[in-house]
Amino acid sequence: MIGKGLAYVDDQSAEQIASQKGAPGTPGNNSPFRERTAEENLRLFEEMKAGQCQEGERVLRAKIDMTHDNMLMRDPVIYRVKYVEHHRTGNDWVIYPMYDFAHGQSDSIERISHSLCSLEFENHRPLYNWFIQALDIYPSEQTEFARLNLNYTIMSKRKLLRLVEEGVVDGWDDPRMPTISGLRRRGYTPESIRVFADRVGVAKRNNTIDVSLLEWSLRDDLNRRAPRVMAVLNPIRLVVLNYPEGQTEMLTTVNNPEDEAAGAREIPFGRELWMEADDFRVDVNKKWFRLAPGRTVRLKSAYIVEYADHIEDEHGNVTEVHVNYIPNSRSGQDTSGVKPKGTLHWVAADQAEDAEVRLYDRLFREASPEADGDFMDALNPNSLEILKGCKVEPSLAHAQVGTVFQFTRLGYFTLDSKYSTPGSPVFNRAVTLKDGWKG
RNA sequence: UCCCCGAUGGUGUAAUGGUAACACACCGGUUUUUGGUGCCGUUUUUCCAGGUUCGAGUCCUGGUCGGGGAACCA
Repeated sequence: MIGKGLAYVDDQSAEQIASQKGAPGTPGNNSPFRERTAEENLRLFEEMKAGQCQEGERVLRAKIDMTHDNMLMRDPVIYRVKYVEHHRTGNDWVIYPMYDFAHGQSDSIERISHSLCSLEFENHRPLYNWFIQALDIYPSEQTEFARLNLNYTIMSKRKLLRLVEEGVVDGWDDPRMPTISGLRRRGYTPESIRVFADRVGVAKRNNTIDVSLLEWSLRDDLNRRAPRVMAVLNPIRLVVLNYPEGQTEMLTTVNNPEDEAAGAREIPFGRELWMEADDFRVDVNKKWFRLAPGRTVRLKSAYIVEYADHIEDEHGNVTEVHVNYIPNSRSGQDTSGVKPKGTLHWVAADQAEDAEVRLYDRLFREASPEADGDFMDALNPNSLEILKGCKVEPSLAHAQVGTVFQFTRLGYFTLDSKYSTPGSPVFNRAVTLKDGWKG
């Protein structure tokens, strides 16, 4: 390009070059070094390359048009000197190309026919083409499309970096991050992400996709594939008064009602169980299907139980619920004729495994965190809730990283690849189940 | 001020110039031993003004609104 008179070395400072640039609507002025001969330019460029120039002392510029309507075409910088160590060439090479100069060439070298990028590079396309023509190389073609934006989060790598650097999140793979590693740790399957991408489509206008579409994609995939298990996140005691003390029995339950091939497994039942604190309330209305004084519910895959009594601590918190079970109401062999409205999940107290469970919520309170002011101000302070002392069914002792379970009535959960250790499992909630209850 | 791009329900995405549709969301009903799933249904859409045409979301002109555009950043 220097030989063709399409590039020249400029000795001016960055400030001087900027002041000659003009403005949108106002043409720029030529550099006083613009008309150097090819020989001189070549010699000076060799000096830059040989490390004989200070940083900022000289740059190589494309000779295009300082009055061009597109600011990017006003003699953009091609190479500048930087004395930084490169991870491959070490300190041997001290001139670094600008993005616009390198972009088309890297595409061209790889014989990329269609180079796709995001909308903000539309203004760069004329320059991309100009370089390819000036260098007379394989003509890759740049086409711009809209970036996929999601509400209640941010997608910019530079902004995400701030969350990592300022310790707001656990790292790039924090399960709240909209990164591949984050989604993976969260429990998102590759299939669900592909379906999501298909549903979103591609276009050239700015968009903001509703996160609920992402969540739906995961639920849709996992509903068909995830084994169901029982886990109690906020356990309180559930005592079956009329069940013989010391007795236990094994009950059969299907692994996935959506997939017969998934088979069945056995779960232990006994007199002392754990139930979800949220599933009992003292004062209720007719919309309440769960346990309460006077109410009857089905214990999932087990028996129908009727309320008998409950115990509260000094703060009025319910710590224990007592019920009586209906012996001939056993799941699959129910001859009781009783039709309770609600079904509760539970875990046998003496055989439950302890686990930590991490509940994730959206990272930001605002649908558009960048809308007004600093996105850091829009952070959701409750995006992570850590629950300890959760009770999970015995089969979960053998859970593997990578498999996603449905905790019955709660949502989809997977073992955390970072904090989980043998003997003290940590589960991440990938997504909740859709909750139709409007209590 | 100038240049580039865009505009279809709440959110996205479709529709050789020929009946505007699909998904998510929302709301309602139904089924259900997960208030999950499934099934059925309601509501809601072509930015504006002209023009071309038998006929315009689509083509033309003008406007409005939105996004992008000054780095020795990518």
